[in-house]
Amino acid sequence: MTDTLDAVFAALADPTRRAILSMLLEDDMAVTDVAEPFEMSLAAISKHLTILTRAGLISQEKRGRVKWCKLEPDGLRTASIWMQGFGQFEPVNLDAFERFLATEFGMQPSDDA
Amino acid sequence: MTDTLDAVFAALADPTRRAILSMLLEDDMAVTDVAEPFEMSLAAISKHLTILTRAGLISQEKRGRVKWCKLEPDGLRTASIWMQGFGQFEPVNLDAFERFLATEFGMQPSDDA
DNA sequence: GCCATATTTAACCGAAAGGTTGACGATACG
DNA sequence: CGTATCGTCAACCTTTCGGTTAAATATGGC
Repeated sequence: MTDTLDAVFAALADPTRRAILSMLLEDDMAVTDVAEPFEMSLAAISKHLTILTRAGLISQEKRGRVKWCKLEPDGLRTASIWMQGFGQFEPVNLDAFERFLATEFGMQPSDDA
Repeated sequence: MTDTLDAVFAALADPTRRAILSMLLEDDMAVTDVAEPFEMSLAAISKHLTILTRAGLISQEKRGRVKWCKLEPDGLRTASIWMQGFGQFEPVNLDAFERFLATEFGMQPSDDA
């Protein structure tokens, strides 16, 4: 698991790789299309994709001569759980929680929190 | 903010640094004490602490000749928010949520979730 | 003032990261 | 079959990383 954390955090430490993940959030993409917006060789992007794959953050499937890249959000799970150990700082979840309260119980978020 | 994410994720990518953060979760510590359990020079640990400080994950305050290291859990916030964009996978928050429901509303967690 | 303790700095080293270019293997197309 | 496209591999380069040791810089105690 230490190895997993190493790989995931190292993968996330590079802005190009984070940008790739964000792109894949929209849709699955071919390697060439992933590379298109970057001012960098295709080979470099290919390496980044290998690193993301080994970290379990994406998967790649070859169909014909095109290799499709797919986001694997579950790859973040271990890292996220690890981070959770350091406190509650999840505004997105907080929002979801407030929405839950509003819809389920008709409560309004209080300002004194 | 890209720089922040770079620094935080890069800091977290090293197992020694993650171990240090876990130690500081217990209590604030002097540099020498942080270094004690590691089979590594004090200078190396000092460098790790600098990296953690620059990433905003810890703070260091010198009192007398001792420099105290303190965990800064908020330093994880930006990274955590970024990760949240990729889905909900927060078992700890889920637990907290269920406990909240149990104490506030007397609800029991349902099994059909 | 002197010595011990706490920590950083400097110089160095080998290995890994991130990029390049060019050749290669596999697949599709005409 | 011949050729263009998709993607990786290999070799190389430069910079950063993670560690070392030795010297330097506080600070505290006697």
